[in-house]
Amino acid sequence: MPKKTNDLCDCRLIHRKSVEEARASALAPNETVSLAQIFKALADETRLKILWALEKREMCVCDLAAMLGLTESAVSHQLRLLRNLQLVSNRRNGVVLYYRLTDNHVAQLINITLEHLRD
Amino acid sequence: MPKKTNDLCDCRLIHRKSVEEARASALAPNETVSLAQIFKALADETRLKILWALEKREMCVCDLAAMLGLTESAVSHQLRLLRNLQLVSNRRNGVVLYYRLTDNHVAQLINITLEHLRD
DNA sequence: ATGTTATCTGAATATATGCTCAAATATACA
DNA sequence: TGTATATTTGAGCATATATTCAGATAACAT
Repeated sequence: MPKKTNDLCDCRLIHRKSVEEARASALAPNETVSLAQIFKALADETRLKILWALEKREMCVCDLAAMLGLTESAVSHQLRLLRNLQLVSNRRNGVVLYYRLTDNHVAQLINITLEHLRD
Repeated sequence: MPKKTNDLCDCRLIHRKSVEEARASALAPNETVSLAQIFKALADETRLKILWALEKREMCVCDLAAMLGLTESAVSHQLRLLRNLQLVSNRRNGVVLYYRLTDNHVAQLINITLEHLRD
């Protein structure tokens, strides 16, 4: 059992092969960043409530604010974040912007996680 | 079109019916909290790398640290978080603790999100 | 143009979080 | 017992982030 090797890093290392295999099959750096960004978007109660609501109907900013008991500014900030990640889209009707989910991936993710929680 | 109603909250309100329906079908508060906790766990690059590695093989703390180029302390802190959410489990062999994924939900979540990113 | 409404934006603040460091446990073995 | 190794833990710091507030845009009506 090697005490310390410096080939891969300066940490202790017990199972060299596992480490090498794990490194070889690791996520690409840009994939890791993108994945984290999407999960971060889902990692906030306000955004989850917004997404869950939009999964069933399109809604405008002030309706979402009313539903959540938050300012429209707060909701708008969150919608911008979700829009930048293309998780939600909108259509304009006069001064009113109607938001909806871009696709059904988000709903899938929430539903799988709800399943997981019921174990 | 009502200018302002105070029945639901003190915000403006354009589509009363949408707001009421959205409230009626909203996630339960404890569900929202739990969902956010799980997604927070996935919303960090280090934890994503750990989970992705453990999806294919069990690994001990110092191997994960070597793989990631982080201290064992940092990895241990993250593993505790994942353990508390029952996303990972471990088995002890002497002084060494081997970590693995508790079930396949996490891998599902990551794979669906990877799919989403390829659009 | 002017005013009104819906939404957006930037700055500021308060809280959450990831890592490091130092020290504490837990197990194995002499 | 005593020592060594693998892991855990708590405190502290630096960064990220959710909301609020004040003010700026955008579309429409008059």
